[in-house]
Amino acid sequence: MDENKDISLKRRILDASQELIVDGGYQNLSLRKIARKIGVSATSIYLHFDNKDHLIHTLMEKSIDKLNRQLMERAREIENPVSRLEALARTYIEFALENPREYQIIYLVSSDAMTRYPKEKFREARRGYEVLTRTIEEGVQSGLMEEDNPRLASYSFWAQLHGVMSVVLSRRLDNRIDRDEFIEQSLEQIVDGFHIRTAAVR
Amino acid sequence: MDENKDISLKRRILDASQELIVDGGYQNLSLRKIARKIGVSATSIYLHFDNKDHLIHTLMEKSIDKLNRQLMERAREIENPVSRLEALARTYIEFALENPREYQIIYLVSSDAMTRYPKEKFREARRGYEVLTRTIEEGVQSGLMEEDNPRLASYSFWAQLHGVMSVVLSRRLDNRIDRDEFIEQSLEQIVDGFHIRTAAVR
Amino acid sequence: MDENKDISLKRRILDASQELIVDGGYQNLSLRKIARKIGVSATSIYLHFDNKDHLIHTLMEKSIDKLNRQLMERAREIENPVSRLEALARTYIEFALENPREYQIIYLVSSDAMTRYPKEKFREARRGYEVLTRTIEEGVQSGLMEEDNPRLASYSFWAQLHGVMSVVLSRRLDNRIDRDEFIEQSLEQIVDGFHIRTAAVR
Amino acid sequence: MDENKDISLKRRILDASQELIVDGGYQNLSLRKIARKIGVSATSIYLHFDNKDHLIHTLMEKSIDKLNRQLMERAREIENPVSRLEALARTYIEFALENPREYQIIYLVSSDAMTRYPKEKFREARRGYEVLTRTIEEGVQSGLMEEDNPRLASYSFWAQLHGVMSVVLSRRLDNRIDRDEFIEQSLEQIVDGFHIRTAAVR
DNA sequence: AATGAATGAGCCTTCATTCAT
DNA sequence: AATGAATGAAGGCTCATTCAT
Repeated sequence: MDENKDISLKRRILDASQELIVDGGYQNLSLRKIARKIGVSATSIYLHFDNKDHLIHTLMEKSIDKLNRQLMERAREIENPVSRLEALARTYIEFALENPREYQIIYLVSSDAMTRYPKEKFREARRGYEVLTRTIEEGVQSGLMEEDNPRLASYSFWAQLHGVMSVVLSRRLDNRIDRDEFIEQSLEQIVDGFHIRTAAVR
Repeated sequence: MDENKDISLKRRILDASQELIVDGGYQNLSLRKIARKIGVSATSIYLHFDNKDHLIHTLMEKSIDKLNRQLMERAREIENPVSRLEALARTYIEFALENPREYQIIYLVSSDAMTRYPKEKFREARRGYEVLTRTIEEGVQSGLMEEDNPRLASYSFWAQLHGVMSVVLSRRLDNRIDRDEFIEQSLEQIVDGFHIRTAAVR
Repeated sequence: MDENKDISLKRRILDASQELIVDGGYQNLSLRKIARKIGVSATSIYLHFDNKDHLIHTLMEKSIDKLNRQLMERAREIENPVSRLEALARTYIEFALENPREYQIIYLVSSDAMTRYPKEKFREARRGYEVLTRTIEEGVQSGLMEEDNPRLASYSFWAQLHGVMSVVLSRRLDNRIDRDEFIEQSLEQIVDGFHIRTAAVR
Repeated sequence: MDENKDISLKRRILDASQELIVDGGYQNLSLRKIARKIGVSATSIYLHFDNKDHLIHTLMEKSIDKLNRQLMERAREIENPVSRLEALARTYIEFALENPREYQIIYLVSSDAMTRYPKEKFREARRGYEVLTRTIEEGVQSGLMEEDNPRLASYSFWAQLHGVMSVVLSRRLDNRIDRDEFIEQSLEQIVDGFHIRTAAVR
């Protein structure tokens, strides 16, 4: 308790929110629950956030930034576009597995919370896609990939990966299927779709 | 007569619920709104459903059945496993585009509404995967596909498709990207990942 | 208590609201206080009123109707316009003294509660003025009064009376002044202003 | 310097309060809004006012003083009691038209804010009536008016004027009636009631 | 002199549910 | 089969005020 007090209230609010969202669903999040969880009055939340939307958007923004940062760091390390593409995919997967809460919050974007997500933050959120798009563009330039529309390709790549990870994280995966094997095989298949299959059959 | 009236009310409740979800999203659904919409007392809903969960589960079941039925019908028409796989994917996509909210309801499965989704209905929901799994199995048997684990493969296939459609439906797609082109190219890529690329590069 | 239960909840809500408004001011009225006062849950109010505005508007409407009814009844009884004018003024004053709560609620109209007062009810509310206007018109026609603009005159008459009664009811009257004398003298003065002073000095 | 800054804050608080009342009405006034408006912490208000009531009472006092000052200044300029009476009425009307919200604040006196209005300030507030009473007394002495009870008469005069202006300011006036004409005619009628109508019909 | 942190009380409203009829 | 009455819980939010600094 005393230990918790040391951490800034803002951080504690965000942490509690994350926990509550992930195991109660976004629509079950309430300011009162957050307050109760961290032993603080509900009004105190308003000392750090304008309103519920602001809180949620902050949550989303932080998670998105964290993911994007990891992606950009990883991208910088690898020269070859094909390897870089795979590395990005692996980074994405690792992020989802290691930060399932943050990952799920990012995709809150699809709910009505996103309707009110500020445009300028939205643009910021797209920086992850840009790293990917640039990678594919370089792949095309160097003749290692063949894509007419790199931006479209990067969105498609991302979407497929997301589909895979969302099945994993939502525990909708048939329990006769091994999680890691599922991820690995899906990953290979998706990445493979993006580079020129130089010789005959893979 | 009386019997018809009864059936009719249940149906009207379900229809109204769906419309309400279409208009306002799942989280805006309330028993009172449903009742108001069909001009009936809120209490009347309890004559046909134990509680809100029961109603939502019924809704989910209906949507899942509808999708599964379309998939199974389509599957029956096509002999060749590779063509059938693609046809299933297209059916899935069409369903999502034509019934966006029912599609969304199906994936409520992952949210908190699903925690309480009865196990036996859950099994029923998997019938769609079975059609797919069988198709892949046949593809492997006939030498047109190469998959060690058809069940895993079918989940992966599904997951990728879902990722794509969820991006489309949640309107998270960059508006510089053409929706139909995005779908088409993603579809091809996903399907391609599942059959043996007989000659060199496609 | 049991006795109270016999009276319809709707009526009890209205009564309680009236009491609360009059001795707590309009801005202090809260649904919760009303509910507490009559020993009922706050939610129950919504069984009879759409919302707080609706409740207040109903209150206003009822009071206005009551006053208007008394005015119209009284008007019907008296032929001579000058006598009728005075009778209307007296009726107005009596109403204010006998129903101070209703009277004060009528003039809530001036606050922001009125901004949202439905137009059609507003028109209805003016019927009291019409009785007065017609009386003045008849007075002019019969040569007993002299007014260029009967409608304007009736509003002015009303306004002056209201000023007098509002001082009385709000207890702003200097306590060295006798209430009844104050009312009587003001009344005479106001009424006198409206008929032709036939001979020299009154 | 420091002293000035201090005075200035108090003044800024009062000014902001008045502006806020002008824009949103008295019931929308909140300490937080005041603080926000002048870029100061809400707590700072407590350095200059004991609490919200104290602030509002100060506001009322200021407005009342302002009105009274205008009345007294005007009164001093005019010798003839009848002319002075009319001039006072016109001053009152002008004040109401030019400072509608301050005017309204004065009549807050009747609301619940007044219950707690300190007695000694209340007495001060009556100075406006005194000017009026003295005028009527002089009118009676000089044979220009005929009133048994000048104090009562001055309250009645005031009340009638207030009734007229309150109709005007609350926008309850029928829109087929010209505001200025309404005021002018009412004014004449009220003033006329207070002086001896020397020759036959006016 | 001025502030930031914090709170308890209160606001209107919506909701799922129960119960007697 | 269907309803109206009623409720407790909860929601987001605003507010005046206190307190330590």
